[in-house]
Amino acid sequence: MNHPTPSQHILETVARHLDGFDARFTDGRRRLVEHLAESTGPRTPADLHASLAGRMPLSSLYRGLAVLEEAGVLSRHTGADGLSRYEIAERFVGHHHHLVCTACGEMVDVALGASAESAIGEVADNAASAAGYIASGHGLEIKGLCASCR
Amino acid sequence: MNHPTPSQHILETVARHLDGFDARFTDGRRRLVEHLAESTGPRTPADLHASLAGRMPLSSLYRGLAVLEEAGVLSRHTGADGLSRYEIAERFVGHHHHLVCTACGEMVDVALGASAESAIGEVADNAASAAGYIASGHGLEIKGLCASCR
DNA sequence: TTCCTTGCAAACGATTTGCATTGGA
DNA sequence: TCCAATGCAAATCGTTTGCAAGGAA
Repeated sequence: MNHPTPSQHILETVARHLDGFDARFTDGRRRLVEHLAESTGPRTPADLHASLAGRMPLSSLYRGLAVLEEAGVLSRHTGADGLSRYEIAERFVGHHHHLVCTACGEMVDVALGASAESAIGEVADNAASAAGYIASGHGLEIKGLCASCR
Repeated sequence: MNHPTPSQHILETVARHLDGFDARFTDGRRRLVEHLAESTGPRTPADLHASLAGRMPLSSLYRGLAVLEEAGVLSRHTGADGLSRYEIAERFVGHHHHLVCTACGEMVDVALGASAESAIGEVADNAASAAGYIASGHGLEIKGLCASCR
């Protein structure tokens, strides 16, 4: 009885999810998802390129990320440094927020307790409709200095 | 008895603030601050350039924004579209959050009630220290469709 | 065979920078 | 006079795209 690691489980779920799209789960794309599944937070294309030891050209990497984002597998954030950062979409890993280091730009995932979460969700929805927006989600970005930068 | 408009008040406060820096509050920079003070949310350099009817070269505009940011007059955000957006720093206009249209990228300011705000602040601080971060601030980004995009 | 994917190189676009000139204190 | 600010053009750099070759169904 082999218990799948969390990242194996994500890989399988993602593979199933991709069946509904005319996008293949190629080796390259699998490696991207694998790296992101093992990451503690969103990663830049450059990060991923380095992790892959340059075995994937940047253009393929960017294209793979774009396809996976379009398919709803990944979500993209843009940091204060202007760089894109990708992570596994919340549908696969659950709702969470981010801690952002104002010095190095690193982002790490943070999950909040259920009560705090529902309070924030309600506040967000109310603020949105008060302004004539149709709310579709929210994200709390907590800024600070990470352990290595402080 | 001339009551100053809110934006006039900001201009004066900013002018005083800039005295402590070796940065001049030139006409161009004043125009930038003026436009941002009258805006309902963060604006891109291109926005501002258009508002100024092209009377300021992009390089001067970017440099002005950079100087004002360094002096703590403006703060910069980066939208999902990868564009920079500037706004008057919270020290001048108070703490607030943003509503972001997922279609057109527009950002508008949102202030929350005091109780919601203190709850979020506490949650943010706790999450930060639990992760070994020294919290310095937070921002809630509420995503949705704006009135013109829905 | 069909169509998605890949890799390389070239193109893009927002932002930055070098440099000579201008202007305020 | 001194040093910051400006304007123009050229350079950067993350990201995107055209196109021909490769590969899975």
